[in-house]
Amino acid sequence: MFRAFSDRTRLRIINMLRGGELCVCDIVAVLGVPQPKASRHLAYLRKAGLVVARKQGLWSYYSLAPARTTFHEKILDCLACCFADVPELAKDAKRLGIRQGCCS
Amino acid sequence: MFRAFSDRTRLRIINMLRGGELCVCDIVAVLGVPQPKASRHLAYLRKAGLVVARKQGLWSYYSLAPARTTFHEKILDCLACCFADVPELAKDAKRLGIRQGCCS
DNA sequence: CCTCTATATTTGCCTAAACGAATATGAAAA
DNA sequence: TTTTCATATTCGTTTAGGCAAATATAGAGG
Repeated sequence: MFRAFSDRTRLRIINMLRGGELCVCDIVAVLGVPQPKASRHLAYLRKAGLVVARKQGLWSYYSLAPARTTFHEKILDCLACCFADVPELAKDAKRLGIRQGCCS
Repeated sequence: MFRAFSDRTRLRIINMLRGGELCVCDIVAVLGVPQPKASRHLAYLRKAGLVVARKQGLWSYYSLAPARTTFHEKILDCLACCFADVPELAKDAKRLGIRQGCCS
């Protein structure tokens, strides 16, 4: 689990998903990274049980997996608390707000 | 910080230090690992600001660094909560209890 | 000064995992 | 059925970081 958090891109993804479900194209656009890179990290988070995917036709939507342990729940709180102080993440949130609703 | 938590040996060290200051020889003995290995991980934790060292003559004593951010504090809580469910860590604590006081 | 003892660092090797680039998959549309 | 589009996977390379073994350092005591 800590290894899953040991990557900047993955932390950015988790932060974005705190606002609710997102489609991959939004994630790619907001992160500004190549699509395969986002896809790889999403797969990593999926295998770690931190996010869940839902396919609908051509699109894939990701959201945070519901916490299954006390630890999982507590650490998501920790992240929320620490994310508040990271400017890069605030910029992501802003970019996300502007794009909101492209794949819905 | 998450990278610092991404290693079993380092988590074991952090768990042991939750009970208070320890000298390296105790840590080496309880972990059952070669001394250089423990030393390397202690150096890693030191650079990450998670533990502090105090030298007294021939011995080095390590303890958890006081939390300097809300995040740091919260994540130590998370760890405490999650450590409770790991048998390996309970065994460490037991071994530590038996040895208690060798370098004091 | 020399040595012993506790701890730290270096070296060389190996694995995990990141990356970009290219390619595959699979559903919808033409 | 062929094409297109969104997403996923593979490949080859590079880097971070783990380990054991060997060696260095620094303080205490003879």
